[in-house]
Amino acid sequence: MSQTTSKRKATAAQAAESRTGAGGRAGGASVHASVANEIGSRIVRGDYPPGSILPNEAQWSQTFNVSRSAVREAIKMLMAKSLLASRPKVGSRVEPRERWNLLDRDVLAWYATSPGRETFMRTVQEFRYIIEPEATAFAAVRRSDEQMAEISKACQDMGAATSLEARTEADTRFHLAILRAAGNDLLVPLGVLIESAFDHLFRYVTREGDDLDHAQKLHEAIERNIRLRRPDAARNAVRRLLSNTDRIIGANQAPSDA
Amino acid sequence: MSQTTSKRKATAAQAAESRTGAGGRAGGASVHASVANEIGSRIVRGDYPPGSILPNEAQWSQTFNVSRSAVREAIKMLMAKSLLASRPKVGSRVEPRERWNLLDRDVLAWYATSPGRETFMRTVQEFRYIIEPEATAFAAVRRSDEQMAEISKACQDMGAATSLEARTEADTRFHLAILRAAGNDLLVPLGVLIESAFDHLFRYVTREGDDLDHAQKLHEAIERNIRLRRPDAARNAVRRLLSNTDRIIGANQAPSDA
DNA sequence: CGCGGAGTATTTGTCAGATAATTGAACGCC
DNA sequence: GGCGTTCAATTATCTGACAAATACTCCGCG
Repeated sequence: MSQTTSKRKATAAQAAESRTGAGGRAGGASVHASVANEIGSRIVRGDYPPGSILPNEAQWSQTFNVSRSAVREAIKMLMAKSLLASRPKVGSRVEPRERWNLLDRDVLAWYATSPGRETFMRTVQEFRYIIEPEATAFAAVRRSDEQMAEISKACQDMGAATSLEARTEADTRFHLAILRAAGNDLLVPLGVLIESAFDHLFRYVTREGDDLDHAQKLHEAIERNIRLRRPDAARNAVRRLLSNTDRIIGANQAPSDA
Repeated sequence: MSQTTSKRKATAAQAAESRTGAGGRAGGASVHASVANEIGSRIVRGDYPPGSILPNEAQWSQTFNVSRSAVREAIKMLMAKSLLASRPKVGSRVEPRERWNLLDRDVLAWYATSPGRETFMRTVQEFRYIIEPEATAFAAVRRSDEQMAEISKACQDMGAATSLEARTEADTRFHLAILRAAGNDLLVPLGVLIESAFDHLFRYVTREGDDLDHAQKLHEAIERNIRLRRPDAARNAVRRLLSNTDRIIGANQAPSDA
């Protein structure tokens, strides 16, 4: 009965098809990883709203043409992220959103590719406004010389970057280095937010040469204030940078898709 | 192996016994969950430092007297939390600390039961100082009436609480309600930090009647400033509360072990 | 008609064993 | 000495079976 696999299952079958079938790219992801990716993506996208019951393991197994073990491992990964909880006889139920671990790399990636990602990115940006000023103030006090060197290097690389990718990469590195230099281990995992924000926002923030110059100056002000160990000035500099970013995003946010 | 038959009968009991370690709670938990607990706990505790290789799946399987599938599901859960990464032939390698998802409920719990939890709790407390003032300021601006009701209710419950447990519960509820009222979805998952802090710190912070009264007044000041929609005053009130908490913890932190 | 309790069916949980895929390392060839 | 090949260890995947938990049904009883 499983012989006639209905391949119309569209996006779902892609992952499975790419391994079993002849056509797809065989590169990279393991089976359980791609299954977890697909299911997690669907949950975050809203295909299965919180409180609803997912198809059972056997059904997923058929849908993706993979063994039940692979499905189970994928589900266990999603359970570890608190996206769902399983119980015998009832199945896997999607957990309420407030239990999801939004700071998880994968969940964040799924959010970033789901509808409503514009709203989510604004949330991320606002969140940066909450943590980055204070974190930078801490960095201005507690940074080591090595950490300062990383920050300065990233800042220089930003200025010297010739491509948009290189500049974004250095920008990310700059902010991550500051988080690390703040000396609070709990801040470091929040770096994934910044990475996500830059990965999915970098198309908006530049193009204009003037904006780019101004942003560079703001970054340099932050670097300088951390270097001179001025926490208050550093905090304010970060605030200026963030509201500048917000302004540019706000101006360019009209085109919903490039 | 003729012992397979006898092992089969003893499986459940022995497994439960072997898993009843420091971090692995055996009561009621499923096998893969308790295995994940035990391994995760050991990793966070430092038994397997970042970069080192864990025993292979077969060895874990023997250690806990569980099937390899159960071990694999446990490992997949730890992979989902970025505590480790597996590759064929090499095994499961512990990821560097900066990749761990410290805001995960389980990871946090493992930290809270590991040596060095004193240090970690100070980190948590400092992190609260970074986010809660700003979050409360947002709450003062954006709260709905329902959210305000939750906050006020929790504040009242704190004052009316007769037991330490009840007071801690209301206290937690108070701070979580504020995070929710701030209107930024990314703040909500940080609530686990507050829960963790209170769960593992409530033994220090009270006892003294004077401190308790003072803390209550500080909480009421926060409630009032959110109610009256005064973000700046609310922010300052939170800072006062946090430094008061720090003061009390600092005074009582002499007994390094309960 | 309401209700409790036994039974049933469904789903996840756990186990065992086999085979494939991956890859670091040793080995031999040129 | 450099380089491709073989080898071995480990995870990855699949299959099939059975156990455990539990929501649901249904039947008997008050």
